[in-house]
Amino acid sequence: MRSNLSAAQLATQELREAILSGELLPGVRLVQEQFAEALGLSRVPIREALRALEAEGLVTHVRGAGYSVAKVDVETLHRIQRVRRLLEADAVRQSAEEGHLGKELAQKLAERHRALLRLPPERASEMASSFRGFHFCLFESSENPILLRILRNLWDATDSWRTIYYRAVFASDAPHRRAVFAKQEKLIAAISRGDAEGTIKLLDNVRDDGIASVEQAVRTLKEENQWQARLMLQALES
Amino acid sequence: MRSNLSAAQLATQELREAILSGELLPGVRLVQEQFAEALGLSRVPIREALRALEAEGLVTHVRGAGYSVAKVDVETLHRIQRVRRLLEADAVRQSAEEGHLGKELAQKLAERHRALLRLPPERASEMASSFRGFHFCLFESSENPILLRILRNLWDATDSWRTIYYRAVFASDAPHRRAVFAKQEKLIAAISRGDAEGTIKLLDNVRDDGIASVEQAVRTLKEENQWQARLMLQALES
DNA sequence: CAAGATCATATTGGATTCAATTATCGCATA
DNA sequence: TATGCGATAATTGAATCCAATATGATCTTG
Repeated sequence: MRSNLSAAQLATQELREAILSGELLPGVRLVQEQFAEALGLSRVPIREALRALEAEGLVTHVRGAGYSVAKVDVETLHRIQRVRRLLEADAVRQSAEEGHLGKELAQKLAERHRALLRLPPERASEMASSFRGFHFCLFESSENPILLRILRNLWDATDSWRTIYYRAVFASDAPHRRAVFAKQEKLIAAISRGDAEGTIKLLDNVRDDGIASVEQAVRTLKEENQWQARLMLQALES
Repeated sequence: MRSNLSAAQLATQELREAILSGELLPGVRLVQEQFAEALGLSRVPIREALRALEAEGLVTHVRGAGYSVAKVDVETLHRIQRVRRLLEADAVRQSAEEGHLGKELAQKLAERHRALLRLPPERASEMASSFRGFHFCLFESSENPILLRILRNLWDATDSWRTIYYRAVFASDAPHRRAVFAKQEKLIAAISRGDAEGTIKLLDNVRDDGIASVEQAVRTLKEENQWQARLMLQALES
């Protein structure tokens, strides 16, 4: 009956998931007792989980005042993009070195791509995690755990933004959606013919689009001034 | 009177320091009660610290069996070097972009370099941390916290190796020492004249030397078959 | 009516406690 | 002598408990 996960590990998973999915937005205070009760645990494993997430940079902690979801300002967002550009390019190159950049990988990606197409656009959080899965399928083919750990960390740090972008832009803008999908198909084609440098160029392109879209999403939300806008702003200013 | 650090933070610091300095070698089991007693704390903050270090990759954990210092095999070492090559180069480029690559920085580094020269070679652990300080003085001038966090993490993961190298090679091999110092002086010169690409080349060179030296240190220890050798081997095989 | 002090409550950080699991040591056996 | 088994002790994981601190509501006062 005892699950094979420790209580602390379970708490870590659940908390991470809640943050990445945008359920817990940046700045939100994390009351230990709440999660303890929700998961049927004591506060001790919850605190261990929070410490782990703090070390990952997903959560911030102040003495006495407790934990809250880490905020990511625009400058940090750009810095993360810059590091991603370097490391994701290298992931592709390593994948090529290992001989994994080719038809087989392209097929796996195409499958994921089709799953993405089938997904109704309004399911933003699933869309975000599916899109992420697509990219990591590629990165994993580098077979470099060090690289992967860092990339996961970087993606984690901005996942709530990504979810918000899916909610605000992707779900409502059909032409935009088509453009994104078209680029993904080009990406798959480049991978299929084993063209590492072409793949990298396209990846950079998709990434730049991504950050532009996020910024556009922020502007849109600011104008609309809805509940999301207020929360986003709260997340933005320091 | 209460220190302004939480017990858990203190425990994290102390544990990290002990691991980085090579006091706790890879593979060593970390008994919670020991550290609790040594630091005058209960086991709870110790476990929080261990979770944090686990998230950083400095420590591994198995259900029921507890924590031990993470082992780093040679393959991982090479992967870390590869990522470092990319990120440290970018740190230099960003530093140049910010206009920090010049005489002023070179002077700060020269100061640290002189401190290194003054340090008696047999104090391996101080030597290692001083050498590290030298490099991070350069990296910090990039003013990119994201990059710095990753680099610190990568250096942390291999710091115990570095300390062992200082013990086994650096302390006893005077010509080697002179060669290393000479390269550092060339590095400072390149920084002084604001030559980013030259700095990067030299950095790569120093880094490649470093890993070669570590591997040589391992071979030396293997031959000598001393207590250190046994512990190193224990650390090496997965 | 707004700004600030005051007190009650909620929440945190950490110690203690306890059940469950794992490691260790001695012993028997091949 | 090496190998497997079993009892005991050590250690872990987690719940409970307690003191210190922060938060937030209320009341005062300019």
